Amino acid sequence: MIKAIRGMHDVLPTESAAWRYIERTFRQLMDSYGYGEMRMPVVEKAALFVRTVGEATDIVEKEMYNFVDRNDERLCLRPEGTAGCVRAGIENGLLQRSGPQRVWYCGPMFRRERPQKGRYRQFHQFGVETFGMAGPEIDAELLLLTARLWKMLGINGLELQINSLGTVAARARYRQQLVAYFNGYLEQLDSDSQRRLKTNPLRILDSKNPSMQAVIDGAPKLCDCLDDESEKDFSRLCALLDAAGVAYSVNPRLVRGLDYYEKLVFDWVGTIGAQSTVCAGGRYDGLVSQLGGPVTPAAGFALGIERLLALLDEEKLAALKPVSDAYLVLAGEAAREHGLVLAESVRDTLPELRLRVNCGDGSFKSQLKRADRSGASLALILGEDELAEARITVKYLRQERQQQTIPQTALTALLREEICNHVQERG
RNA sequence: GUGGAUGUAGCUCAAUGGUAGAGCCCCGGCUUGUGGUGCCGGUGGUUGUGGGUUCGAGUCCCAUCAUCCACCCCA
Repeated sequence: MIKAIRGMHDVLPTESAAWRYIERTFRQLMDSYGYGEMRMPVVEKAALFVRTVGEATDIVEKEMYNFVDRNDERLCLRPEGTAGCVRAGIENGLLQRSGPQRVWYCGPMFRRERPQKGRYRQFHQFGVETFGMAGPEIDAELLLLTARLWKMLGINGLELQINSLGTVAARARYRQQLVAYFNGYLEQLDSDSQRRLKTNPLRILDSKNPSMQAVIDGAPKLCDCLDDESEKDFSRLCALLDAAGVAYSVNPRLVRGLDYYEKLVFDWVGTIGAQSTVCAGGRYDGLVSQLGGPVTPAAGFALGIERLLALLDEEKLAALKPVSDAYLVLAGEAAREHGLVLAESVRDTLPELRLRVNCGDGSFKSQLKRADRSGASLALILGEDELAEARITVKYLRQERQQQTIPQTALTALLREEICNHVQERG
């Protein structure tokens, strides 16, 4: 039997209800802040990510799904959304003299990692990118809207960590200091960190190895090397967050795996298996020009939808299971035929009604059982008796109430009264 | 990519190296046309896959695939 590719998963009808709920919430949130939706291709030129994410990063070095197209172009499945979003913005003229842009997107990303909880080879991100706004106000807006998102979804217990990496120049200076420092303690570094010293020395700072903590604690601090502008923006951002009542902690060791970040970076952390980051982002003022666009300040973040789902309250998820409103029970061949026709006319007038028709075999008893399990509040019964008189029986499955047999012509009015008038918004 | 645990019915799990089982789900009956609780019966398995050891393997060995965990990495 052919099975799904490792690390790639099917979303079943019971689970997709939660996905729809989350996606609906994203749309609501983004609408309320005035962000527009972008939809980018899943396949891009590999060079796009090599140049932006960074040649020496794990994502590019060993996790990308690369392939050569029939015309010998080197393509890949996108490992993240920001680079493609910037490429699309430049290519479509969104970043040429058109003022600030606020956009979002949602879709699958691909990284060939070893799967575990909260980490899959095809995973899904909700991403937000802003262009043309330099100040810390837009950074604060991004953090405020994520905080609002947690509130909308009923997620508690995420912690906001922020840090400033400084400008590219400041970070390069710091990197030199750091390499010099760690080179003096080479024998105390574990093998991972010795490797990182050459590839991404800032990463050594968030090593989980307890035996390295002493060396790390003695390392020069990034915040001591910050340029004036980064420092000023960072403290301004802190003041904005304070004013808005968003709690955060400054984590001087918070760094990024993607090369394009500078100045502000942030993480919303929780616990999903061994993974902690749910949502992460920052500022990437150099990326647009690096990809051939005009010099454009930019900031954004991405959020892992699978990780977000893992944080959703079980009770809340259970309440999202798809249910029908009414289930049409059909006894006898004539009723089966007439039932389909009747259901169509009901849907003509009540499109928001969720009506499931029993199709195929099933005893009367088992049809009622299916009606019950469908979650329907009403069973509509059409048998030989009803058919002969052009009537239909309505049985209340969720209330102590006598069933009634009414003319079929009165059915839509009854359904509108009993169900449609009480239906709130639903996904 | 490294180390470890696990893999039996649709689901959750049993089964000293000796005839593969239970609960839930599904179908039918008790009730000629009345669900949710009860009772009875039934369908459903190349024991992840491929080799090997053995008279005999779900069980032991090897490989492989997948899931989970810790690294690594990251959303």
